[in-house]
Amino acid sequence: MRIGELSKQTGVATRMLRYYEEQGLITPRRLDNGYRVYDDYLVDRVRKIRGLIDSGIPTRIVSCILPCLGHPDSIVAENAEPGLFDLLEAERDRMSEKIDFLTQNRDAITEYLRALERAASQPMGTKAG
DNA sequence: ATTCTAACA
DNA sequence: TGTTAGTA
Repeated sequence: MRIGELSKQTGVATRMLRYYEEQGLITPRRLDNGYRVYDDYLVDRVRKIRGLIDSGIPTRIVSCILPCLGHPDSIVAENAEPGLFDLLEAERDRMSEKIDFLTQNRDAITEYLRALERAASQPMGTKAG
C-alpha cells in the first residue's frame, strides 16, 4: 500500500510516517516513480512504534526495541546491544514517574469535575443568568 | 487525485 | 506538526 492508506489504517499522519523513515524506524520500498510502498505487516509495526513514541520513548530507543517487535509474541533477547539494559531501565523509571504525574493530574481533574457538578446542581444567581 | 522533497512557520 | 511549492 502507499503512504496514504497506511496513514488511514494507522492513524499516523503521512508527515510522521516519512519522519519515522528518516529516523530509521521503517524502510518502505519505492516504486519507479519514487512513491513509497508499505507491506501489510508494517501496519502493525507502525502502530507499535506510535505506541512507544506516545509513551514518551525517544525514537533512538524505539529503534533499539524494534528488533524485539519483529514477532508479536516472542521477545528476541539475543541481540542485546551493549548499554541497552541500563537505557531501558532508566526509561522504565521515567515512565513510572510520568504515570505518577498523570495519576495526580487525573485525580485533580476528578476533583474539579466534582466541584463543577456541585455548582451545576446549585441554584443560579438571582441576577442575569 | 496522490505522492515526492525541502523548507518555513 | 502543518503546510506550501513545483513535480511526476
